[in-house]
Formats: sequence, C-alpha cells, structure tokens
Amino acid sequence: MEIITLLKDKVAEVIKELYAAEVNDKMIQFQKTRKEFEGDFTLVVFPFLKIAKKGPEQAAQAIGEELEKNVDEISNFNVVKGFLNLKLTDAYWVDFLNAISKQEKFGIVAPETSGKTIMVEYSSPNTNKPLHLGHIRNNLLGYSVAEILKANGHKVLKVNLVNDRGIHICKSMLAWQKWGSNETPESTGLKGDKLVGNYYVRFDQEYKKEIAALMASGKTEDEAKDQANLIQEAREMLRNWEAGDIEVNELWATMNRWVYKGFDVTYKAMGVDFDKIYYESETYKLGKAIVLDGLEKGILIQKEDGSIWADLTADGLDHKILLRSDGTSVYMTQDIGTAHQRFSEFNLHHHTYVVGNEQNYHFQVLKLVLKKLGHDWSDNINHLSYGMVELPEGKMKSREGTVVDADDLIEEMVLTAKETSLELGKLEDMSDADASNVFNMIGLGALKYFILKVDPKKTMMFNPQESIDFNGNTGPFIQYTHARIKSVLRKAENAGFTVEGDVTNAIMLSKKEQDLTKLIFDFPETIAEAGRNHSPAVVANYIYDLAKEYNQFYHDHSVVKEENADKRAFRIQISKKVADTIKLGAMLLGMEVPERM
RNA sequence: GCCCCCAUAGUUCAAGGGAUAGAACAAUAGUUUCCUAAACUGUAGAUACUGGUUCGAGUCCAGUUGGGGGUACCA
Repeated sequence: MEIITLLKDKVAEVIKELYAAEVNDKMIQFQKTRKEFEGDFTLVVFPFLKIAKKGPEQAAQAIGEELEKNVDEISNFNVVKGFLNLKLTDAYWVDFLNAISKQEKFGIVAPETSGKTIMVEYSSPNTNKPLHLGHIRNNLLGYSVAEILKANGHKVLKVNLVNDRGIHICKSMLAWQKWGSNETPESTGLKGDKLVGNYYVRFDQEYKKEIAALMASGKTEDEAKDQANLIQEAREMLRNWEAGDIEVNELWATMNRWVYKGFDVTYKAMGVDFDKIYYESETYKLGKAIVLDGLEKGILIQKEDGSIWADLTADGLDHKILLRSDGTSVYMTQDIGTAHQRFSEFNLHHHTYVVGNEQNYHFQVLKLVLKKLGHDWSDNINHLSYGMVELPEGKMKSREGTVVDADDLIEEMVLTAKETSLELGKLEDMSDADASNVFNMIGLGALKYFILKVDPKKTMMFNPQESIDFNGNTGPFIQYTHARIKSVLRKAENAGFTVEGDVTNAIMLSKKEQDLTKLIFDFPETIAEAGRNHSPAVVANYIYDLAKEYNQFYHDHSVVKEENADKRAFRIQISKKVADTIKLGAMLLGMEVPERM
C-alpha cells in the first residue's frame, strides 16, 4: 500500500511544480492498470485538466515525465487518452515479494488491534423446523463476515438469537401431543429437528382440513382460520407456557432439546459457530421499560386502548406498535431491548444483523425508533440484508415441500465430491479417513463458494444440477489450484530447492509473473474492502482470480524444472505465497483447502 | 394503493463515475512422451426501454416496462 501513498505524494509535488497548483487527495485517482494496457498503476489525469490548461494527452505526458525522473520505482510510462500508465521496475516487485514472504499472514490485520468490538448476529433459527437452503446462506454469510471483520483487526462476537417461543413452536408441540404417540429421535432414528419439523407440517395439514370443514359449513375463510379448534388450542398452549404451566414447559424444553441436538449436527457440518447464544424465551420481555420510558418522555404515543406506538409519519414511515394493549411486547420491543443490552454490556462499536431482506422495513424502523429514543449508537447498527435463494421452480415454500433441506444438500454435495474424486483416482493411496476428509472439504467448498461468491444483497438462483459443478468458477477449482501448488512445492523440496533468504531482484519477470505478484499485492485492500462492504463475495472473487492467474502462469512456466536458479527461487516463492493467500482467503469464507486432491 | 429493492451473453455471476463491459457453465474447435487436464488455449454471444447530468454512465437522476419484497395488537 505504501507505494500508492508514495505515488500520490509525488503526483501532488509534480502538479505543484508544473502548474503551481495545490491538488487535494480526492483528485489524485490511482487505479490498477487494465490488463490490455502496459503498466501497473494508472493515474487518471482528467481532474487536472482545468489546472493544467492543457489537453489530456499533453498533461499526462508532462506529469509522466516528471514522475519518471523523480521516482526510482517507476521504470517507464505511457499515455493513452487521459490515462497515465506507470510501470514499476521488476526489482520493486521482487523486493515486495521478498518483504511479504517473511509475513506468514500477509494481508490479515493482527487480531484485535483496531480497538473496536463488533457483534455479528446470524443464523437465528426457529425451533419448529429443520434448517434449509435459506438458512445456509444466512449462516455462511454470518460466519464469513465475522471472519472478515476479524481479519480487519476487530474484536468480533458471533451471536445467535434462537427463536424458541411463540405460537409457531406451540403448533409442533400440540401436534406431537396429539399424534406423536411418544415418538422421540431415539425411537425413530430421526434427527431431532426433523422429527419436530414433521409435527409442524402435520399441524398445518390438520389445521387446513379443519378450515376447509368450517368453510364448508358456511364460515368465511377468516372466521374459519380464527375459530378452528387447533389454533385455539395452540393459543391456549402459548398462554399456559407464558403462565409457567409445568407440563407445557417440560414438553417445550424436551422438544427444543431435540431440535438443538439436530441443529448442532448441521452447524458442525457447515462449520459455523457462535460465541454466545441468546434464547428468545429469555429476552422476549426486554425493551418494555425502554418503551415505557419513551412514552413518559412524550416521544411515543398511547392510544385509548392502552397500546403504545411510535409515530414515524414525519420520516415517511407508518405508525409502529411497540406494546400491545394488554401490555405484552412485540418483536420490535424485544429487538429494542436486546440491542440496548448488548451495546451497553459489551461496549460495542458496531452491530451487524444478518437477516433476510424481507426484514428491511423492520430494521429501518428499529434504527429510527432507537434514534428517537435518544440512543445515538443506533447509527452503528447495520442490517446485512441478503436476498432470497430461489430455485428454478420458484420460491421455496416449507408447507409445499419445495424446500432444499440443509443436511440433505450437504450430504449430496459431499457424495458428488466423492464420486468425482474416485473417478479421477488421484487419492487411491490415501487412507479412507484422509480421503473422506478431502471429499468433505470439496463438497462443502463447492457449496460455500457457490453461495458466497454472489453479492449478499442480491437474490440468487440455486439450481441443484448446476451448483454441483466442480469445474470453472467454483470452490473445487480454487481448492485444486491450492493442492497443485502444494504438490509442486513438495517436489521442489524433495529436489532440495528450498529458498533461504531473499530472491535476487536482478531478474527479469515475465508478464504472468508480474501479474501474479500484483494480484498478491491487492490482497490487503481486498480484505479491507470486503470488511467495509460486509461482503464475502469480494474475497471469493479475489481468490478465484488469483487461482485462475496462477493456473495460467503454471501452464507456461516451469517451477521445479526451471534451470536458472534465481528464476526458480522466485517462482517457488511466488507459488508459496499464492498458496498461502488462497488458503487465507478461503478461510475467510469458512472454506478449507486440501494439500492433495 | 403506498414504500423499498432488482433488471448485464442462452444460463449463473463480475465490473469502487473512467479506457475495447470481465468470467464460468452450456455450444463449438484445440492442448497431455513435460512439476496434478477438477487445468490451459481458441471461436461465437450481453448492459430491458426513453430521456437527462458529465470530459466520460452498466454505474448517478427522471419516467416506462418487467420481476421480487414489505406495508398486521405475526415472528
């Protein structure tokens, strides 16, 4: 990064000298030189034209000449239209590689050095059904964003707020009670979350039947939905739960335990974890005091029936209820309470919520209400709003059975990885345990990369057939590149070609060697950008580019077989760094890379 | 109705207001006596429409069309 700062300073000096004018930092725009042109960094000269009172090419030429004279690192320059392309010396790039080769984690900011604490809430499942593809996107994003923020030097707390109470939970409980005949995960051999999910579906089926029957007897749909015995019973169960009824609470605890056991398996398979787990059953009453306080201060309003509201019409939004007329809280109340609790307990600088974009309005309101209540830290709440995952046949709907189950999908990916590997037969001498470890890495790598390479905020398409592809812009492509480099490095070591100390900077680099080095140079900025944008896609696309660039380099350069010892040393060194960088980048995505595949 | 988001090759994705819009898959033509061919190299193919701002627009603004989401004393 230092080179850019240096160049910017020099440009400012040169402009001052040539045109006797001061320029601000914003006017000095450096960008990477596009591949089709000769050069490393490009200065956009359009902003200087008014000062220079010259045409773009003339101005660029003049600035280029001065820079070349004054900066040792610049070997030459060229001008295309208003773009001044600067080429650095090969020696600069070799020295750069030498310098970063001494850093084991080049690009990663040392842990917890930024002085900031950031909380990332993600996953937040309901305990009435198993995790599906939508949850996978949430979990992978949350985990990865947390890792990326860590790599930017922040202290990060990963938290999960489990939705373990409410009418929807009572539905599966009630169905189990009615039709479960004491089934347990043990007795059925089913994962706990799957078992409970089945009863949630069962409730819905029976409920629909009842509605149909009521409508046949002349009720309207709304009346039928409201008056059905099943929903009445579920409501009563929720009241009993809240009243502390022992039997209901025991059933609730038991069924939730089943679900958690099932979730743990899925979380483990996805490779995600949490520093702290919150349960809604313990937090759902939070926020009430804050709302009442807001009412007292005249910030909120109360209607005749006693319900408390925020009037957001002045901000272009609606009225939003914060406490029901019976004094109970809504989701928003809880979020106000938990946010307050977290910011004060952990002294947070920032809090990111990984939640789907259907909640955009909710978070808009949350931030606004907190702000109105006088909590300035509301500005530090960030809703990482991600798009839905769609299937070729349309949206996933749990009740219509068009969901892609998380466990099934992972299993399928790993199985395909295994089949492909066996076909290629490269791992035949590996132990079964090691090989199955590799299959796991590849299957999950394919899935994780597929999901994370897409900009989080965009709706994405998941086509089960295509997504299982392991060629091209995929996780396995990146993993393969890593494995191949590792193989080359093993061969180098066996041949006794270990690189001790610095590579001489007196060598000439080929275009590909320069390009690879420049890509490595971009890694720190990539991590910074991914952090700023909360976007794993930035990292994913970067490691893909890097792997692709390496494969091209590899295709027409010998590494171990290169006879010139200095060139060989450089190539071994750059190969090593590419492997390290791929590995670090993949780690930020929660993706492992194998030594062989 | 009102509010928000999105629209790029046949398909799935890229492109911090900058140069000739990149990849991959699919299609098609090639590359293994040589460090892993899950690789590499060709060919063909795209900014929904109409205006505007700018030296410069896929990117910013307005409108049109098409898609998604939200708008509950649900979570």
